[in-house]
Amino acid sequence: MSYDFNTIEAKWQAYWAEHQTFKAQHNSELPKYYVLDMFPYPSGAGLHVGHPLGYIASDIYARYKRHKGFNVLHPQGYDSFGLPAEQYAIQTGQHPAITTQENIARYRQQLDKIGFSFDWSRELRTSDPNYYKWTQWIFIQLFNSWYDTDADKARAITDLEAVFASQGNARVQAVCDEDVSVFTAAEWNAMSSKEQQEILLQYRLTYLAETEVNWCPQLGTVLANDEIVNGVSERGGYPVVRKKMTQWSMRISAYAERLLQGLTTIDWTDALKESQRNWIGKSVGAQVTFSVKDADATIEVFTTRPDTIFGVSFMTLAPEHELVAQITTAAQKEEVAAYIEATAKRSERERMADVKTISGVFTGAYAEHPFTKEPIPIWIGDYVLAGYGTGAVMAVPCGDQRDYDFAKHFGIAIPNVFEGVDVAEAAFTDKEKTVIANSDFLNGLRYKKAVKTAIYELEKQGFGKGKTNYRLRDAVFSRQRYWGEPFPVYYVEGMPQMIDAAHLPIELPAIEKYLPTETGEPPLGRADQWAWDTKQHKVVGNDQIDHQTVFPLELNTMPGWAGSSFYFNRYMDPSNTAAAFSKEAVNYWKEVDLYIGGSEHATGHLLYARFWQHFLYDTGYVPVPEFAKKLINQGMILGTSAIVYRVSGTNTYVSKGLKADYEVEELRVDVNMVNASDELVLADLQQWQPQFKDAEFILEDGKYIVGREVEKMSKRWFNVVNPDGVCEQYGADSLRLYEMFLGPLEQAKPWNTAGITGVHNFLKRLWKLYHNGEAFAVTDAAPTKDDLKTLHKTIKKVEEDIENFSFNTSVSTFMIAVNELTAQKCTSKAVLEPLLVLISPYAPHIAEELWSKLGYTTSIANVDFPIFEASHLVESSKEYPISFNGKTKFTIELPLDMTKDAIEETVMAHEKTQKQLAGRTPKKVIVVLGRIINIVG
RNA sequence: GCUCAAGUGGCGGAAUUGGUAGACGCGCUGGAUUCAAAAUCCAGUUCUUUCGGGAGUGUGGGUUCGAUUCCCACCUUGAGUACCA
Repeated sequence: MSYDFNTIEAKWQAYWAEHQTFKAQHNSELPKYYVLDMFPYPSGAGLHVGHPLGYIASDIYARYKRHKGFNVLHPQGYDSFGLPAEQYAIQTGQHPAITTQENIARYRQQLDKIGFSFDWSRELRTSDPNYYKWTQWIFIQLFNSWYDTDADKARAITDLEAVFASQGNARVQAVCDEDVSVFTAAEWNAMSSKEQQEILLQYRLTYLAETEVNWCPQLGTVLANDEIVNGVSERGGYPVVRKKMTQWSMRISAYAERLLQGLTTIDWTDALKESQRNWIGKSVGAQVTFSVKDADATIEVFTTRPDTIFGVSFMTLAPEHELVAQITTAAQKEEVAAYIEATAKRSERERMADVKTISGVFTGAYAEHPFTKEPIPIWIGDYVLAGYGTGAVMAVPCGDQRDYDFAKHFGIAIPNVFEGVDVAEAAFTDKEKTVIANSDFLNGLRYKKAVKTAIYELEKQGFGKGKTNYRLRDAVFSRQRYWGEPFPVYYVEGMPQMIDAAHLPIELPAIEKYLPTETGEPPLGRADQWAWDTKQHKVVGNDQIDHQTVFPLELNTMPGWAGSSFYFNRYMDPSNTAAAFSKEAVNYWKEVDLYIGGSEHATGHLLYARFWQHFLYDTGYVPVPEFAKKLINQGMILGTSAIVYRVSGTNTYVSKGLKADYEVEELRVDVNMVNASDELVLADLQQWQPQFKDAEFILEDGKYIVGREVEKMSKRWFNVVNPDGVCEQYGADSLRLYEMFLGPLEQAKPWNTAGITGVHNFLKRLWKLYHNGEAFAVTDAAPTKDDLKTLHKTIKKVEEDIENFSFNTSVSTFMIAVNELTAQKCTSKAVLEPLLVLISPYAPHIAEELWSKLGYTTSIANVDFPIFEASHLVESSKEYPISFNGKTKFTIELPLDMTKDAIEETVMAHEKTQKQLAGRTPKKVIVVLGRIINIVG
């Protein structure tokens, strides 16, 4: 009976579905383990072989943990709101829900063929109203919260209102808008409701504010910072401009410090933690106030080097700084205006590309040094960014290279405040070696002490204070899109009101066209039924809006990351209709133990999800502040494109080895027409595209050899390999093994279908090991010593490999084991049965089939992992290589239980050793852990 | 520029509390089987060699009896970030 993988795989996939083999138990005595993949966005193109890589790895781990006696939660779902379905809707008029539904069906079909152990009973979709009901609910919780800096956590907004009513806001320590005005309890109580709402909005964790946003005219929406790459949109590559709009924002900046600190408690890769740290961008220093001479104005600057404050010789403002117009003197007005105009014209991209050109202009105004009272010229320059810190810097040319270059360029003085350092050529930036000089009370102090002293003096004299700055900006949460979560928000007198959670979900209304309205409103502006009736608590027609009981609803929708920021918690209790998830469920499952996904989400999804989790932790809805204990980024699988060479101006194609003799153009052709030795099957090529039908070919050794190029898998390079085809031809088990065998999980690596024959042959040999011709041939014969040795070293290695996520090396281990057992003619059940359990996480279908042939009627999935017994590996003696001066000469066989001295004595007395030494006395004999012996003569 | 990761045969890659480098697979070469092919099986495959050996894990140093592994400097590649005061 041959290895009929298609039949076997279909059979067991049906079995697992029918018996719900992988359904996670709610009430279990077993310890829990939660393995999660980043859920996919179901695109129209379907899966290629790169997509399942992470899923296969997590599946192996999930199946392994099940063998190890854990109650495993391994769910899957779809991040199904998003731009592509909407773009498709704009083009075709088809409702995105239909497109999404079709894409999901295709994804599911493809996923099912690979034999994953997902608990599909917990499937969720972010675009399902039963799911986004809870996305809306969390939004309301955020709206009803503020961040108390004293308690260092989020608190209910009602607490804040109570404080305002009894003592005003002067003593409230909160993360809020910068320009909140101070008021007393009496003033608060005298305010109108609308005035109070306006103030509260400045404290809420999600708030409405006029912000400068990244507007993409082509996509008709705003984008978050992480959705922009090199100044153009990540999706589509369209230009992005700055624009002021009223938008919902998330006060993620409140959590900057906790998001930074939390990184130390989780087992994520250093690279990923590093990019989150960069993104949060903490810098510690001081805020210093400079007063402007002859003007009623002060300039706030942020500096990380308050120790160098006596080295200030000028100040620089960003061209966009609000004081520029006010302080510029009449004489300089024209020049300044020209400069501002010139910088505004330069796109973000140009400014980024051109970092070397020094430009700036003097305003004519002077500030006063807080300590020396000397005048300091105020310049503007585009190297100062309006968006960071205060948009102004105190320039210390001796201690900062950019300030130094600026000063040199414009002939500004460079006073030196460092002891024993020459600043004639460049700034001195080494903090460790800093000793301050020429600085009054800071003289002779080292960096750390000087910073402290400077801040102390600034605070004492009222010119500044110690301050920590973060680069992390609040996240814009509105999108001018249709296919996203609607906000549970309606407006009364222009102020946002939350719909009571009891009436959620607020479902997307039907609209005719998925484009912005003629007046530039978002697509929801086209809906006829988009008003909220506060009496009936339901969505009603816009014609009923009376601003008494019926009000207009929010027209924006939520961004793509909303639904993915808490889905891992929802999987714990996916069908709960009374809550996002029950206390009981989150207290049992707690957090994701292993999360696998791409590193491209480092500063997007993975940061926002941590933010929401910290917030939910503050409010007591979840028991842990970090949602994923361990995270692994799987590397991308790249395509190996095939290239043919067309002789210029002809329809003749020359084989790779001969192309040097011709002038050629490179053309990519479908990789599926090329065999393992890079030979192109010409008959297939002529079928593929009409232009090749009567093409001529210049062959080498009768073959057409293609060129190869490793690049991203993409339709346009014709290098996409589809998993369905691989499953059909070689089977899902071969696909799974091969994806793991390609190389380390976290590395990017090229796909080459040719190599799959190696693992496929292994599966055939595995099948043969359990059969003798047609008959199943496992016996009750006692295992030999060698068989047991093979089994136990395999158990040890595979267990170590899985624990270390080195799935590639255990495939090799299986191959060695099967080769050895075949050579040893092993038929013993005592060895072949546990071997199946080892292999089953990797190749579950063949393992189940052989398992059932052993006579078992239940799935192998719940069988215990075999126990490693070291005694099977112990030998009585070992061959030791003997080296002289580091060069191995011969080996000696010695018993294992010899002491170090006995080994030395035996080796020295050995005939060959004597010959080598030839009467000389060795300087040293080295015995290391009874392993290697070296004799230095 | 800064931060991080990595450089091993024709290719993907093994091997690190320092101990016989190149496991395993692909490809290639030869053989068996076959009318033939596919499939399968067996043997070989780092380079070099005058067949004794010699060289060899990006380059140059260092520590060590011994270094792919540890340390220093440099080169290259990839990823992230980018005038962050």
